[in-house]
Amino acid sequence: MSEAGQQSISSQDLADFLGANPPQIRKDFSYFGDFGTPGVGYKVENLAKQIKKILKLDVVHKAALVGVGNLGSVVMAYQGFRIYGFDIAAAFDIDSKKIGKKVNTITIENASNIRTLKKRKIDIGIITVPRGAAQETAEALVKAGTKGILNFSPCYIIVPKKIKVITVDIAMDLARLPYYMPAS
Amino acid sequence: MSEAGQQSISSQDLADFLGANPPQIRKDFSYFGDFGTPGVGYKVENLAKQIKKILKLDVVHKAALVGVGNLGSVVMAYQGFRIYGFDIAAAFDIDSKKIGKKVNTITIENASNIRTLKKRKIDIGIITVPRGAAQETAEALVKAGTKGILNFSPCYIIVPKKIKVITVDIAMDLARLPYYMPAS
DNA sequence: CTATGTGAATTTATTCACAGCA
DNA sequence: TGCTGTGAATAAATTCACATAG
Repeated sequence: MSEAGQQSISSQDLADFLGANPPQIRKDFSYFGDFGTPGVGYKVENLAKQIKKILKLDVVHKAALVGVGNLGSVVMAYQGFRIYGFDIAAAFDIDSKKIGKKVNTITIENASNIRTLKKRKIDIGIITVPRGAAQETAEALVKAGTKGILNFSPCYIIVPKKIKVITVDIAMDLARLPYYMPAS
Repeated sequence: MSEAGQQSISSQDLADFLGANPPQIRKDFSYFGDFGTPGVGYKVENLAKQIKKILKLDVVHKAALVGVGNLGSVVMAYQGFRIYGFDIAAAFDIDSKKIGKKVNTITIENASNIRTLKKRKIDIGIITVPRGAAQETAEALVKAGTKGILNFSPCYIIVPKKIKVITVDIAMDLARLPYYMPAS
């Protein structure tokens, strides 16, 4: 909406857009402050800024990707991370045929270099390795000072409690559909 | 656990595994029936079967993928859908250079063939086209009788209310991390 | 003895209704 | 007049404690 030049939006319109209801929108925002203008609505630009601040997206985060296979390449090529302030600043693999090659201005490094992440101010890890290597990859990332992990391997990963892991399992996402689909 | 030969599991162990607590596990299951055995726990095999039934995953669902680009190819190659009873039975693209080629025993068809889905008993659509083509793709899928859509395009899609859409936006998943990460 | 299933108590979330501001 | 912000009312979810079944 900001890009489209829209100045402000009401809780009603936001609710329609998100499939919620107006009081819910207003109540939720009110927990974090008074973002709106009575009689007008919420200023799009300001609202986006406030939400980014709440979600700690107001600073740039550097991320490292481990496992430059098919999925890893797709993730690296994806530009959508930018608007949330993410910068994939490093990529690792164990395949010597890949190490040294460039993907998108990033040179693929040997996975043993993961230990240099802390020095390089990289605090987010993206795991796109085969399932069997996910746990050891996570451990290497944690050892290197990673504070958050986005895991694309379809398995649970065990890390110290203070490390946040978000696992994206597209099969599970697909598996949510049938429940809502009327019997054929 | 079933594959590992584990016979049964307690609500305590399930809670530890999922990051929940035992009464929550038991209460949730109890809404759907008495799956457990007092003094023993839940039989793994039976529990999986019951959950699949609740989530309507007890029948095979055929899915069609639209947009065989980088991401589409990764999704098609992914074997993880199988355990939830999904079968990617068709793939479509508009690029004549791709049409006719085979990916994984599936021959890529012209997107205009989407209209044949109903006849072919395919009721789930997977959208992996560029953002600009997502809405029209969704409309073609709905027109062809699709009941559920898994959308990988980073945009909201407007469809009739009876159609369930699940949008997977990996940037949004990544964006959830910083909130949980301690300030550096 | 062990671990489930479940009413009751508690906590949390949502909805409502409306005072008040632009 | 239009829409926010918010206490109060309602609804929902979670936790607890324990009777009960294997």
